[in-house]
Amino acid sequence: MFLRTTRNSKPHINTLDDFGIASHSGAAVSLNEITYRKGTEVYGEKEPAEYVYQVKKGAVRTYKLLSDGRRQIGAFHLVGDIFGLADDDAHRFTAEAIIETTLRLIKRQTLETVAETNNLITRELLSMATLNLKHVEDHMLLLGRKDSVERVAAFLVEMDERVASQVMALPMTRRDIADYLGLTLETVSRALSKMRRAGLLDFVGSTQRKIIILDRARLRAAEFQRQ
Amino acid sequence: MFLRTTRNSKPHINTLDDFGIASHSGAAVSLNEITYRKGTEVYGEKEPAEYVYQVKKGAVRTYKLLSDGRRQIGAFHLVGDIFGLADDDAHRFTAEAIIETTLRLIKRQTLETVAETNNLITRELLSMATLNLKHVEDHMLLLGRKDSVERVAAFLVEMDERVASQVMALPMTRRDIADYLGLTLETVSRALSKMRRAGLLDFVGSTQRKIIILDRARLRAAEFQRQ
DNA sequence: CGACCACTTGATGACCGTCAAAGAGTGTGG
DNA sequence: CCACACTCTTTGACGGTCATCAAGTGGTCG
Repeated sequence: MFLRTTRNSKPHINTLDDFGIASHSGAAVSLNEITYRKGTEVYGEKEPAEYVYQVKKGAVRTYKLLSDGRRQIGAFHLVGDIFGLADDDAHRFTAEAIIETTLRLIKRQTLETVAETNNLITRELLSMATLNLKHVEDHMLLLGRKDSVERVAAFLVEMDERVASQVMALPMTRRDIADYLGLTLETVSRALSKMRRAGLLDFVGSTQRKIIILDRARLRAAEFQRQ
Repeated sequence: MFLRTTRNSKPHINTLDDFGIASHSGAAVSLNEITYRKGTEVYGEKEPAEYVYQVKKGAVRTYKLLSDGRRQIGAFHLVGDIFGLADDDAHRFTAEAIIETTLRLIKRQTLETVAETNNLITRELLSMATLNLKHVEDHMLLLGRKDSVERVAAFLVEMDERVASQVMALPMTRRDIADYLGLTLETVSRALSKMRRAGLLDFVGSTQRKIIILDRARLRAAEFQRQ
């Protein structure tokens, strides 16, 4: 999991040939799609990893829980992203649909059988795992050493790069963002308000969760506020 | 980097055949060793990744810096660990010898040439990257959601598993531990004192940085304090 | 339209960071 | 070998950032 392949990704990695592995091996690969309603679980932590997933529509959050309910979201998976891949045997996160979400499935078994003999596929998997690693490593710096405004700014920059449209319609709630950034939802809200007052962004329209970035340069600067 | 292969690792992964890749490919692999003095840099972030390293003696820290000096240590590499591997092109961390350290080097170029044709090696690299990923993912939960005592307990449990001797002689300073855990050195010191008063551990002998775990069960419980 | 959920904003407090001082350990040079 | 300098560590006092608790507004959907 943690595959964030839309970000700075080479197209062929982003799609893993759109799961068209059959073309390489000649094996019959069953392509399935499942639609999940808002809030439903795709798989749970420690469950055997039977499938790999690609988001066709919607958005997914993957997270770990502590026994008292504290939650750390590891990644958001948007349209095009592949996740559940780096989990060898058992899943290391729980995955949930944030909104109504359609996923493409591929049997892990199939993928592994192909990878056993096909070095190109194995290298592609390695490349995806490395990309994955980069994101988590950067996120570690954020969680360990950045203050609340820097964290929220980093989140916005990341989302801005990924959705790449004038107005960001974020699927996730303030609580999701907070659990991604290691904050509380109130702190996220305050940071957003602060940035709005500073003219970095604005909330758009009648609907919630629509944000427009007004000043990308200053937003990026806010990610590394303290000089 | 971030290769923490001594922990729960299968021996063949830990050593990658002790870098004896020549035996697979028949290629001439130059094996070099370099010794670094305490505090010296092995490589810097964003430098081209020319080599992969294995710790033969000593200990290494890998970290990222923010412009104002805030530091996040990603991993400590102890004897046997391989690091600098997941950095494709450029290193994503800076690596420094914590104490006098001897490293084995292998040219990345050689490794990649072998991996291009040898699927077994590629799979091994993938396996190491995945192991790597697991550690970072767990660390993300720690940095995002655990309090100071839980963090220090987690650190001690991790080190206890890796050094596996009665008395832990830690190579790193309180500041290193703090920068690994996203805390300050004072907070680390207070957490250790608190655990000592609670009878979980003790400081040993005249020399600093020697810790003995008195109650592993309660130490593990402290890692998930709040129930 | 009403119930519910998401969000914002304020008040308060706790945890941890900062600043400071002193003790302990280490290394070096006379 | 001891003295001195330096680093590392501990502990205390204080303050700030963010978590917690709470209330009210706004949006969504049956």
